[in-house]
Order: sequence, then structure tokens, then C-alpha cells
Amino acid sequence: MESARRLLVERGYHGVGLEEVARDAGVSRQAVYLHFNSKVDLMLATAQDVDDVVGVQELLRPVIEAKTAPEALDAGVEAYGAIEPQIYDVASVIYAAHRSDDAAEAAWQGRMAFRRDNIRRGMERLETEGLLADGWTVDEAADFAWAILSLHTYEYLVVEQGWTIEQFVTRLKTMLRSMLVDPPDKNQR
Amino acid sequence: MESARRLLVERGYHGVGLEEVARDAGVSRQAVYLHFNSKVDLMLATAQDVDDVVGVQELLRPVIEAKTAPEALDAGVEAYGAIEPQIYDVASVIYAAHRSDDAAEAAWQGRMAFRRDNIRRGMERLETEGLLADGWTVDEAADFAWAILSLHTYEYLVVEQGWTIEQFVTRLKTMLRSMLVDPPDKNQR
DNA sequence: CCAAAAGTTTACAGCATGTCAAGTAGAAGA
DNA sequence: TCTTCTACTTGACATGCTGTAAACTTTTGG
Repeated sequence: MESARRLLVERGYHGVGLEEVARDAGVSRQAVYLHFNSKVDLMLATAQDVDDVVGVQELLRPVIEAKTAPEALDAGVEAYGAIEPQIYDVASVIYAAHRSDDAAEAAWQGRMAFRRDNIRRGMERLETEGLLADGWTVDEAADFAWAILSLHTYEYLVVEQGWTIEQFVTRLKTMLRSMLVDPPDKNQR
Repeated sequence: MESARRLLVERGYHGVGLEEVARDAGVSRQAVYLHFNSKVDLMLATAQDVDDVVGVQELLRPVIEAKTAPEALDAGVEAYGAIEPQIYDVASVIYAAHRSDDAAEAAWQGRMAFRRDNIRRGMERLETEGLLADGWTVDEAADFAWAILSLHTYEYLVVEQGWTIEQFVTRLKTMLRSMLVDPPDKNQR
């Protein structure tokens, strides 16, 4: 599983064959089919494995437990900064396959829906507390924050440009606050 | 070329074979190899074709001709909003292939470098005019704007969530102004 | 009208995914 | 200890893809 992850990530889903993945894991190619239905199934199982180890639910707890909506927003960005580095590699393999493969597409959409639902709840809370900035609907704000807190923002800034996680999280916190939270709460407390 | 684009875009690079692409274009599969060296070469040529038709240089002229750096930034976001819908589909095919294929990787990096260079020049101009917001270096600001003005921000907000281009451009203009331009010029003129 | 350019059919090599069948080594249980 | 079950192995095969090659036909332009 570990080595399957390494190879898939390094060379991309279509860049490595099952033969090599299996040999690298010390088993025959056919043995893979005893555990997984297909290559894409192996990839998805690998991703699920990563999810379980990371413990996303745990990392999202501070978001739910935050006392105010703006603090929840900050906590959400921090959770994003903690989660993304761990799931980035397998998630991007799923993304790369999602246009060509139906199972990958379903897995990708599921992940996106999960994240967007969480963010939307945060925006609903902002509005409930009367702190959603003027000119934004809950949906539009959720769309915006979701697009910013994406796999690809992380990819561009941290993976490609070498930003530190702290730098990345700080900039995004400031930006989302200034865009989505009403001025009275604009400065961090 | 047109139909090659359609199929590649609809089903993804690995989701369609050359046989079908060729038949759809009304020629034999082998005829494709008379014009292109490989499947990836066909895809890249298709993308180049799109670039030529779109006329990126023309669309970027208002950016260069803007009188002030903040106006150039706005013009840049507008140019992005004009270019991205036209190149999105083929660009995303290149992106999807860039991890598995060396030629696709090179093409992708080239596109990214082109865009980032343009954005960096804008940030240099902002700094020259003394309007780059406190706490930002030219490089960091360029990274940030480049990550935001990406294929994927467009994908998430316009393609997936159905934002209009106007809505999209307006939000990004406001955001980049408030993050990167010094307060005196924060409001649009 | 003729010759080159462009395209067609047919065939083949190589590699990948996915399936099937038969055999084996070792652990677990009666 | 003997049996059986499990996990894995090797080998073979069907299918589908990319890329190359050769021989034949059509188009086209000079």
C-alpha cells in the first residue's frame, strides 16, 4: 500500500503499470486483483487508507468548537493547512484521473462535496451571527472560500512556489477575513 | 483539429483513443501520424491552435497600456476572465496529462511560466509606483496573484459552480486590490 | 497528363489491464 | 499428524491502446 502510493504519486496514475506497482510491493501483479477489483480501485483504496490515518474528523474539531463564526473560519483555514499536506499527493492523483475514469470521478466529487458542505456550514454560521460581509450570499461565499481552500491553491503556492504552511495559512486567513467577514470583525482578535 | 479537441476535452486524454479521434475527424488513425508524431503531440498542437485563434497577446494589451499599476492589475484580471473561458478545456487536458507525460509536463510548465512572468511584471510595477501593500515582496505577491488567477479557480467557480464571468472577475479584482494594493488605491476609481 | 503529396488498408510489435486455471507453501484446525 | 483453507504463485490469454511499416489508391497541381 505504501509503495503503491509512492509510485502512483511519483509517476502519476497513467505513468506506472500494475506490474511495477506489484513487484515494488513484493507481490505478483495477479495478487493485486485478489485484493482490489481494478487499478483505479487500488488507487482509491490507497487514498481511503491515507484519509483514515490522517484523521480528518479530529483535525476539524476546532472548527466546530470555535466560539464565534470568524474564529471558526480561521480554524477552518488552519485545519486546511494541516490536512492538505498529508492528503495532497493521493488527492492529486485522483484529480488527474477524474476526467477519464468514472470511479475516480465519483471519488473526486465525493471529496469536493464533503469539503464544500463543511465550508457552507461555516458561512451559514457567519450569516446567523450577522457577520457575513455585505454583498455576499451564503452560497456565493461558500463557493469562493471552497475554491480558494482547494487542492490547487496548495499545489501552486506550497508545492510549486515553496511557501511555508504558516505563510500560506496566514495569507489565506487574512484574505478570507477581509473578503467575507464584516468590517467590525475584520481584525484578528 | 476541431473534433479532436471536442473528444479530448469531453472524455479526457486517456478517455479516448486515437482510432476514435481520427474517425471522428474523417481520416484514418494512421493519417494522424502523418501530421503529428504522437498522441500527446496532437493534443499539444491542438492547444497551440487554440492559443493562436484566441490571440492572447491582443487580449493582454490593455494590461500593458494601463496608466497606473492598479489599473493594470484590474486589466489583468479582466484579460484573465476573457482568456480563460477560451483556453480552459484544452489547458485542463494538458494539466491532467502533465504528471504522466514529459511533453505535456514541459508544455504545462511553459504556460505557467508565461503567465507568472506577466503577473510578476505587474507586481514590479506596483512596487515601482509605491503601491504594493505592506508586508508583501514582489515575488510573494506574484505567487499569490498567479495562484489565484489559475485554471483551477476558474474551474471551481465558473465551470463547477456556475458563476458568471462578470461575477468572477469582479470578485477577484476586489480581492486582489484589497490584498495587494496599498489602501489609498484600494477603492476602484 | 503525369508525378508528387496525401491518405488508405493491412499487418505487426510492444505494452497495459483484466480474467482464468492450475499449482504451491504455510498456517490453522480436527 | 493429516487435512483443509488461505494467500499467493506462474503461465496463458483476450482485449485495447500506441506507434511503425509497407504497399496500394486517390487528389491535386504544375
